[in-house]
Amino acid sequence: MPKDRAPTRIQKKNRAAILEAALNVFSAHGFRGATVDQIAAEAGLSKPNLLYYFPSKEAIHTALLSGLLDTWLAPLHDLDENGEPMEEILSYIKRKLQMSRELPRESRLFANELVQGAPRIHDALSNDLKALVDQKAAVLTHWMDQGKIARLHPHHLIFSIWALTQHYADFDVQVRAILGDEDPFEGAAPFIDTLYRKLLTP
Amino acid sequence: MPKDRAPTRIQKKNRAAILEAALNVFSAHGFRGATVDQIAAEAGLSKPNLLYYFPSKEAIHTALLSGLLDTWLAPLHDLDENGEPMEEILSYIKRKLQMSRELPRESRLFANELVQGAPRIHDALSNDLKALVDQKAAVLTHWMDQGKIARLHPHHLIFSIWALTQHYADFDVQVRAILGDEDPFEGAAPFIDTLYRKLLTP
DNA sequence: CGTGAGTTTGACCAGATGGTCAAATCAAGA
DNA sequence: TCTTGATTTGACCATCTGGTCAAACTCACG
Repeated sequence: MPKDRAPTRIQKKNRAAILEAALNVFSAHGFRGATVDQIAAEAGLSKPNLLYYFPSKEAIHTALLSGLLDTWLAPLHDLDENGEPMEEILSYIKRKLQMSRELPRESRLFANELVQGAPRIHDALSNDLKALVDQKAAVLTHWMDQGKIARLHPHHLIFSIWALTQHYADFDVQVRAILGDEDPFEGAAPFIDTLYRKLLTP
Repeated sequence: MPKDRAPTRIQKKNRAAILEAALNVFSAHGFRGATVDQIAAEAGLSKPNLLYYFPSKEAIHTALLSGLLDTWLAPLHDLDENGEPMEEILSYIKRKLQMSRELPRESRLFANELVQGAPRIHDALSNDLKALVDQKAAVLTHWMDQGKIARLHPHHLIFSIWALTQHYADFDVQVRAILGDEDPFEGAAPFIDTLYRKLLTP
């Protein structure tokens, strides 16, 4: 294990390669289904070499998840209470859908973890995530009080956005199996936009 | 392996116990994360005894999935083109949400499989499922042509219903971590109902 | 160019896991 | 009750997998 000095050029390169490979493998097979050998091979390292940079499989997984959680929640974090309500929400939705298109591995990484009861990130959910969602729910409620958007259960409104947008990344195979050649996001973007315009108009 | 005569009393009982246990274990840990020992223990059998009824872990999983696929798709199958459009759709949604509440294990079983690329049911998706969805999409389009419901992309309308309802089963931990004591379905049912009333009204 | 820290690897280990098998036990009909 | 097929099990095996370790190699820098 490298000392805790400033990371060398090689350390930076290899750590990045490992996390990139781990994202591929964990998102495609889940924690249990992923093997250290697989990750090492995909990162272009031998298994002992990989374990020189991370002490265990679990450590790689944890590093990945906590490193990506901020990225994942950034769009919600950026929802601005001083912005124009309908515009803010629609642009949040647009960003979330874009993330499903551009970062499907990240989406599936979290989906894998959540579907199996989130054994490794349960704390982050009930603390950080809950706090963020509660705060943004308050913003939504405020907008509803002002009559700027229709009155709805704010938490379920957020859940609905997550469900609708992440569905296209998490269940990509199913969506594509049904749509055939048609690009999923081509149709999804206007559909979801229309849906929330109708739903949120007071 | 039992001969292919009529199943004995014991065979019926044990097969059922195995599938029930397998549903628990596979839905909670995914295919790779589940172990035969775990399933056997939960079914009250020894591992060799379990393998007397099913030739392999894979065979149990396949039997489960194909046995449950019909159950899972029954609500969509029952969508009646001769019924009153808005009523039919809202009752389909209600049934789907009820299934998320009452059969969360089944939902997560499929979610686990789909999120990992559906390696074991890809054929069923592109054949049976696609056919069913295309057929029902045609029904929806017909209703739109008649002006009975708002014009929308029928496939994405169906996806949205799946996403919104199954979210509550698949990502149960996350939903509960955020809602705290509040019953998820208590709020979800009216929210989703309102959403589709607004969306579908022409 | 020498040296010490940083990096890489082949060989290895222990435990978990899917699966087999022959022998033992049980159940039900004649 | 006796027989025969159904059921159950303990012991066992091969493979996979996460992880270790000492030795070898490479790199940066004085």
